[in-house]
Amino acid sequence: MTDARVAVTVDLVVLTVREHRLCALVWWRDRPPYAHTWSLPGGFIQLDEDLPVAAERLMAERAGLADARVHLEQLATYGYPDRDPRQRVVSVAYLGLAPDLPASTRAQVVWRPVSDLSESGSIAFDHRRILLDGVERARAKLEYSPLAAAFCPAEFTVAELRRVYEIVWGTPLDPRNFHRKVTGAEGFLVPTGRTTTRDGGRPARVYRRGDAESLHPPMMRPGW
Amino acid sequence: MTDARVAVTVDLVVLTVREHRLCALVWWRDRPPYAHTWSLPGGFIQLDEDLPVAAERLMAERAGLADARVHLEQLATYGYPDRDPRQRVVSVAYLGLAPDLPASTRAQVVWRPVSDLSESGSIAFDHRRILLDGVERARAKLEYSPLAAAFCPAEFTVAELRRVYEIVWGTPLDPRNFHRKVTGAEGFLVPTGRTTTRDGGRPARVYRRGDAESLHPPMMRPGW
DNA sequence: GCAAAAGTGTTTCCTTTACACCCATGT
DNA sequence: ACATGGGTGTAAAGGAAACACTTTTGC
Repeated sequence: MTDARVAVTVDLVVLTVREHRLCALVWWRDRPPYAHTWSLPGGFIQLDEDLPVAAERLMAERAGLADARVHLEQLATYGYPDRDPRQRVVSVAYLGLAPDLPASTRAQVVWRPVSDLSESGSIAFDHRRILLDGVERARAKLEYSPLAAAFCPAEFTVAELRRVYEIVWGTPLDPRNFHRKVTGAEGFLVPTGRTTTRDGGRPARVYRRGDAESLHPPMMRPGW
Repeated sequence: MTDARVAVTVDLVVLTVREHRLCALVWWRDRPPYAHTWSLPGGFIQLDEDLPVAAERLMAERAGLADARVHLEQLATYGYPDRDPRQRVVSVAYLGLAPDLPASTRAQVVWRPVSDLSESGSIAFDHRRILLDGVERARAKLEYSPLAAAFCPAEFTVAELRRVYEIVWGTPLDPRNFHRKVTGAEGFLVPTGRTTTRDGGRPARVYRRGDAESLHPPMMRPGW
């Protein structure tokens, strides 16, 4: 039995909501392979490094987001033989959900709307597939988890949270029913006692994320 | 940047329902490391082999299940540095759901109840964690997918399908409400027109799996 | 006939949906 | 005053839970 050895990378699908669009963090490639295309930020794992640790290190080094407030979870692993023209590479993809932070100090790493990337833009390797799998995972998780709050700053209003759902799902939600649903779910939102008028109109209560791990019954995605 | 190369394996969590218990396929280790313990069947990927292809090959070679009727899907990837004492190994786990087939010609590979394995039995590497992740994935998927039928033979009755749910979830379901739910779901079950009395009582209609990919609204797991 | 399992009908409860309406602020 | 968005009330529709009851076989 010959233990074939391959290079293992971690690639990051980092999503945020900014300017009313779902955006992903992408890396501009200025040299081959796939020069002059976008790729997902990522890199090789180190020999003494666990996979989640590598994901966090690359989140800091390559994505410029050293922030603990980014939710990170394993997405899937991609390893068909010729996905990298140089050598056999098995890539473990991680999904990151972040609030709208300034991307990075480097100009090479920028937020780009997912709709631009998924339709036309030229994407390196199989990274379009990975990106779409990450987006689909994020969409599904909003249904039954409190993860939408990962797209918001630490404190937010119900309407801001609703806008996250509307943008990620690409569909409008009834503000009144949404409000009742999220404020009624045990442990989902913690009121701070303060209010804000930053969205105009009547002052909105400001909440922090609660400690609930899931949402039962789930939020319904219209038309599913 | 040194591209650290590591060994990549595929490990299989193969589940079935037999003798009224949820069982997993395990491999008896007769030599180190972890001699005289159970491990998940698995093996190294080949250099020219995609991950799902490796999973199917190992399903045939190591698990003795070359059957296309086994549902296979990627589960997760495990790679902390010292999970194998010999060398750095990154393992991509696949989840397989199979009907109650004769396990293998080799005595080394046997079905064992998950309850025995998860509580006491000595398990090699981090395979108990991987097994439990697979079981949890299977439990979750029964809620919103037609995958329970993967545990049944090609043709089955509503009561046989219900027993799968009851055993995997470990909770009784109301036969009448279950019947209404699965027969009412579009594309979930296809009647064969035949009946059977193999379970006693009034003859039960025999069904095949339909082509629906999901179940909306999902089956409710009692007490969740 | 009787036991056993399949399958149907019905009632109650809970959640979602849709929308009328009121509330509290900035201008 | 009025526009704007926050938040509550309520009635209708739909599905789940609970369970009485009928159907069809084997013995």
